[in-house]
Amino acid sequence: MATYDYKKIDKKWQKNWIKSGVFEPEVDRSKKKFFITVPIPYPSGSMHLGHMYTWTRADIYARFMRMRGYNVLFPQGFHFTGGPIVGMAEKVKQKDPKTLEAFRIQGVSESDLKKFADDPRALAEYFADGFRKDWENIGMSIDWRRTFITTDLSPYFSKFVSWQFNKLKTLGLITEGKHPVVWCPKENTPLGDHDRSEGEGESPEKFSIVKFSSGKFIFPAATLRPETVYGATNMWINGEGEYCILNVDSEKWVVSKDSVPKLKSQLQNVSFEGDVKIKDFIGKSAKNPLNGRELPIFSESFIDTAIGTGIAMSVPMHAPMDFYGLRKMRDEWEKLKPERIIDVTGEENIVEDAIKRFGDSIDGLKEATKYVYKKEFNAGIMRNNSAELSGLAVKEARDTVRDSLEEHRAYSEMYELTGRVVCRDGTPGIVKVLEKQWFIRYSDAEWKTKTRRLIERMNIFPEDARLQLLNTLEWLEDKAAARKGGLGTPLPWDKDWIIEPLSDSTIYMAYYTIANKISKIAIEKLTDNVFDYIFLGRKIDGKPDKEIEETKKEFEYWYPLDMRVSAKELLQNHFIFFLLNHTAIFNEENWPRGIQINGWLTVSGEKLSKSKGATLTIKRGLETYGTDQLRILAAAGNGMDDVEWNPASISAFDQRFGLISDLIKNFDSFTGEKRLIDSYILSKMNRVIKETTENLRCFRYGNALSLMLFALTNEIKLYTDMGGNNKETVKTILFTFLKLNHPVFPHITEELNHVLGSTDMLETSVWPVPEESLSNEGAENEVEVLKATIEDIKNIIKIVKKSPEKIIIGVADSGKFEIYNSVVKAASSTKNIIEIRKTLRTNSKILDKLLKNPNKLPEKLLDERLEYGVFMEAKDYLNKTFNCGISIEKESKEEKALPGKPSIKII
RNA sequence: GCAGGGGUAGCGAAGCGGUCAAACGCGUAAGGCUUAGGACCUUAUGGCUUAGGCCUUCGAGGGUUCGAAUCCCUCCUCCUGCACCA
Repeated sequence: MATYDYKKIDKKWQKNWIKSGVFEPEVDRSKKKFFITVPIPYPSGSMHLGHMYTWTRADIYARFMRMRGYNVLFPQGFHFTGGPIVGMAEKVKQKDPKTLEAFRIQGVSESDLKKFADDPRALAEYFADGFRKDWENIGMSIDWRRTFITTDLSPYFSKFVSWQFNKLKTLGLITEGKHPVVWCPKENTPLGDHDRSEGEGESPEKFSIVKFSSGKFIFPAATLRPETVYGATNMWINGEGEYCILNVDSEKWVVSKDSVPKLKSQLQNVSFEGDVKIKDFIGKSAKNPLNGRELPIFSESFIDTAIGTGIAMSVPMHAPMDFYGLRKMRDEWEKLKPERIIDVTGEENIVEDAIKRFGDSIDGLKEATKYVYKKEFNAGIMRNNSAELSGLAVKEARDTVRDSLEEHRAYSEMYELTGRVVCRDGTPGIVKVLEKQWFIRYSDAEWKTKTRRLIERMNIFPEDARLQLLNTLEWLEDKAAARKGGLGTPLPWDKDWIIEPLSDSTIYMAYYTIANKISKIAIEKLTDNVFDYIFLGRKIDGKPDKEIEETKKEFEYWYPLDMRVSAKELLQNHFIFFLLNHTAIFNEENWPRGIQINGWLTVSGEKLSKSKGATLTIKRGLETYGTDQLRILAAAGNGMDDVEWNPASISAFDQRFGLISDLIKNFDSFTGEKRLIDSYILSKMNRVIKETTENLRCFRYGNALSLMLFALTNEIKLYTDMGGNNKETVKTILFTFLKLNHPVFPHITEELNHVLGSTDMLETSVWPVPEESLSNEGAENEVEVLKATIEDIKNIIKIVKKSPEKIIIGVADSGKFEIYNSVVKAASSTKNIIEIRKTLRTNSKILDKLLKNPNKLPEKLLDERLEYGVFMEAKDYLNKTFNCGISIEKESKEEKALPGKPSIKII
């Protein structure tokens, strides 16, 4: 497009903005401030259009707020914390071909690769640098003076994080404990989803262990349903399997050999004692710890020695496999007399019915088991034969029985994976219980309540996200906050541990406010007490230095954070931690005020990830398109919807801006007077301003775009088509158009504004305000009538299949308008035709027509004089459109004309 | 499994109790313009209909209502998160 030589225009205005200093705001108490951030990026690769999507959404808002008179701060740092950067550098060192290839695609030179191999920091810095360059090339309105990196590579930031953790600890929100993780026994590391070649999404699942004693031995039955213990009739082992004796806390446990590595990694004080011939136990018995019942031990082939302990308790009336197994042993069944202990309304023989339904193959029994478990867990009530559990819902009974078993010292726990997990190196994963882990106590009820209060009052866009945050808070548990490897800040009281990335990135937004001042404070002076003074307004020891006072001023002006913008995948992790940490640490007036959650930029329906995005980098994008052309994508989405990368939609940009620049080119040719159509378009414009502003305010960019870009240009076109020709009107419309579109398309609008003769930049101009005096509903309604009439004429011509010689349009007379408008008024309160008739108390053919269909009652007030005027004004336009004579009459003879629906006669 | 959000024309989507055959955009087709292509302009894009009309649709099935894409229930299906991972 000739009008958008983006290579030139982008650079030109980026320079001008920087020169003006608008991106580097200073503390100014006379101006309202607005502080907006996007989560800190992890620089392990090049930034792609997906990143641009989210950042652009924030940038649009920053520019929008700037024009609305706010002092806007939009800073950006880099997150070096975590494992992957180190891991990738290690892979470069080992010359892993896949990693090298990926970097080369992104344009990394051989000499840089060498640096990466020597120092992970070089890798992070390389990409952080690239990120910043990309962002400068697309004119992001970021204050780069406040950039920083995390981890102890940045001592000031590290001090800040140490302060945060000391604070949490003082508040009693840090605890030490154990934690189950999926583990690779070969590499001796936790197996995250990305480290797995199989079993993504599988997690540890807690099994209860009920200890049944048999002489000097313990038979530890692993079960997901400890509440069924009162219904147990017997024990199962697999007579063909290998078993052994394990010494657990001085008890002799009989367990399958398969379970030994698991139990060793999960329980304390476990040692191997020796093999055992399991067959010897068949026919013996073990004692139910709660009711003392002796349960016979049977062998059953479906007992899988690889699951749990290889020992199971049998509850035939509530477990299809147990039912099936014991039913085969007729005599035993009679002797043991299994009883139901759980009631589910409408289910008399739930297990038997389930087996009938799913079949008695292994798979069928498994399906039946799933069905019964789910049904009974959600709807089951314990019957009165379950001692202290009687009458409880199954959900409650599960916790109660654990307590009872604990009391009888008959309870333990183990974890089992929910499915098979295999490490990238081929080793099957196991569950390991990590001891002495440091946790942040996100489960704390009081803390949650406080945070809930915040979520309830915050500005959240879209609104759906609020409920999701509240629900996440409900189930949130303690989070392990430190680990042994990777980059980061050491835990201040236990330096062996590094604070983990999701935990050191919860309140750093506060650090932006002071990032450009804090380095002036001598690092040794930066104590927790100083941070308390700066961030919390606490008393400081001695008289604070000037540097400290200045730092404090920055924080006090810019905080709290007004808006945080991010994609939806961070909603249930980062965002919730961010909110919790703020409510714990900061004074209430400094809690965050707003968040925006967006969807993703997708390619053929798939999210752009670092690997998939390699070909859609910002750099590549800019080879073909201008910044503003790419920015239209960021404006395409509303709420959490994903937006598909579709270069074709960029043509819409070209088309609309082409139209506007043509208009500017022909600006001098507008010489006419103001007419009805002028009132119409100014009224429409007024409406567009109002609605666009509201949509932008709520991050509904898609809606804003369809108004300010599409609807407005359509109206402009209608205006000129209809012979609109007034310079003042056109000028007003053009400037409004450019201002409204500036936040989304800053470069091109700035250029066109310049071409139009403005000497001021849009970036520093004032956002348009709707003027009530311009709104003219009558004119809008009547132009709608005109449009509808044109449609009708076309329709008729199509049906008649002849080109008209003359078209006579008859506008209804004033009497009809009176009746019509009284119907409109009446219909605004009821849709009931009989009611409307009653209130009108007149009779006429017109009324009969208007009240024919309750779904098609008239709603808009109309004006006879305006209607006639609009049609008279449009005569030339109609003449051109239909290429025939046009006659506008008041009231046709046939009396067919209705207000808002003139009669049409085609000759 | 738990929590949340979706399923509307060829596609992206708007509508969230009554002017919905469905805005807006993309795509497609025909015509115009052009040496040609692109861009641009016009028109069409569920079906029927020789006068502005009618009929049928909103994942599937049921219900509430004078009236449902919109509210309720059941089912199918897709997306997101579920933590030591950034």
